Amino acid sequence: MTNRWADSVGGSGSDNNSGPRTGRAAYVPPHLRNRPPSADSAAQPSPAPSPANDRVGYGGPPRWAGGARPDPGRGGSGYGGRNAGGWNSNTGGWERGRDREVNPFGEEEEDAECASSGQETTGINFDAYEDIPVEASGDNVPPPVNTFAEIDLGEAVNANIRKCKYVRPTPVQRNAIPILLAGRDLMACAQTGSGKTAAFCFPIINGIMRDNLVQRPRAPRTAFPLALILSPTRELSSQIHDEARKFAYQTGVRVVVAYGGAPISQQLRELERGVDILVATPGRLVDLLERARVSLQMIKYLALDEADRMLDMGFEPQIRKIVEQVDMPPSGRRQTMLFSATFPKEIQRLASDFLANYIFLAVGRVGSSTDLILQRVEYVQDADKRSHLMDLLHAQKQSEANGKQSLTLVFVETKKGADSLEYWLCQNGFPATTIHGDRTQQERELALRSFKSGRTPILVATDVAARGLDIPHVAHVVNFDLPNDIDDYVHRIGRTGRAGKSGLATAFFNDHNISLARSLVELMQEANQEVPNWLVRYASRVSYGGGKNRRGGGGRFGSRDIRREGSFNRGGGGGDYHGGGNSGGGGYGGMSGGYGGGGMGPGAPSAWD
DNA sequence: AAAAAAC
Repeated sequence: MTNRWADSVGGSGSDNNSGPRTGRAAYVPPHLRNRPPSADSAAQPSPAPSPANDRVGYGGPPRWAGGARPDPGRGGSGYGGRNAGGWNSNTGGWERGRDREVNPFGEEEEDAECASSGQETTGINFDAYEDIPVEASGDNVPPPVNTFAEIDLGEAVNANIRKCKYVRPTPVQRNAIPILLAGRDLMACAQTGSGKTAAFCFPIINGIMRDNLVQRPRAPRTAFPLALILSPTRELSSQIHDEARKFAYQTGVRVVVAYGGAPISQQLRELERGVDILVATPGRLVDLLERARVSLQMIKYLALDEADRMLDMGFEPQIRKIVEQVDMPPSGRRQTMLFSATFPKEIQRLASDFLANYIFLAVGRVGSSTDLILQRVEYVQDADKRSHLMDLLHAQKQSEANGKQSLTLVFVETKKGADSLEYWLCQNGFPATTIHGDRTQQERELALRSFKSGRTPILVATDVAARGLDIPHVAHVVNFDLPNDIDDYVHRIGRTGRAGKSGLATAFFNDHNISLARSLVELMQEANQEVPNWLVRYASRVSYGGGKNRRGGGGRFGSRDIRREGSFNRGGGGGDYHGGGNSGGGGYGGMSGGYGGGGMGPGAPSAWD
């Protein structure tokens, strides 16, 4: 799954080259790759690509408004012999006349990715976008755009947008892209499935194309990415990589992924071949930094996906190391963007260390989770959970006339619990698989594929699968064991009801979950869900506090900007962080919506209050 | 207390 690049170049991959230098392409060190054309190469004609250099699927070199990325690095005399082969063609990037860029829209992936994103995109009710509540705060917030045409991302990226079947930007894209193109730091609160990945990838790709002559240091075995995208799980990094490759196709911007559990040698080879955007999980990146195989000194763009998770107790030290203790340029000299569906106050405080004069953006959910996810809570003792789950699955099966079981994602607390529930389900005639951190990466990826394809329509998962994973067609999320943190609940149920489709979320609640009762009730009420009376009684019984994650004030979005609260007022007039005159644009101020944008009762307080 | 993330 992560081998595509190498697959295309490994020994035999270049056999069709007829020049004297066949087989594996020579390594071009980063400092050479982005050098302006030397006199040598400038003097050479700029021929059309030779057949060996043709790229899949496209006729001509990509162009964009700012001019195509030149292909300077190969001009030096050291690489003679194939000069007629199009080294100077304007294809730029790593193709540089030696590799064919694997088409990320390839047929074999049509099912898994292309078709699904197409469906999802067209399945979205775009009219509902007008009702999506959006709030932005900070100095001089750039106004949102309404179309991709308004933001010229260049011809190559525009072609990719069309191939992805994106017709109009989603709300988070409409708001975040102008902010990021303006070079501003951003803390963005938006559900996954709302087009978050594209919202930070497009500006990064655009920026790298604009800076195409940036000179990188000399260090043959060290890669100098210009952008770093961090995410908390391997699968999410892989997913971001897959998407980013589509957005960057034929732009000359090279995207590489690095995460644990997979052989590092392959990742090292990819890095050696050059990297503009590195997508990584923290552990593997730290390893690469310690080996000095990656340097962050050229980083201009830093994106943290699921940023609140990245900054929680488990991850924070690693993230601090990466961002503050190695060689990354300090905030202010790089552009930093944080994305998540939830941003607890403490995390916002931590995150502000990484940001400079940032804009806080909160975007409600497409179509609203309120309408799309039906949330149910049932009282089930631990001992009864299995049989209760069985009842649910049986009922579901019966209601599906076509005989094809729809996808059900079952969250449990522990890895052991995941294994034993999977075993039990299989024993009882329900094809299930499981994903958790004790499985090998191969097993994890297989499980995910098997689930997505419907071969095992039940996936038992730990929180490894709670965030960010885009699995189309999940009809039902079962919280077999509830999480202790309401934000985790939000992320988990967000695996269903995505992009305009409806979904069901069932939770098994018992006395072990009392600490969650209060915030769960509040969340469900905000989302206009029917809350069982017994649960309300549990909630009221809980001693003051109801857990650390009360949703005070941030309900309809994942959060609200802590800078707007008295306790963290950085002084200045109240207008300092408000969009001010810019907020007249379409999206701002639409205060409809419960959690994520559903119908709020009349007189519901604004999130500014 | 558990999960995730390097070898």
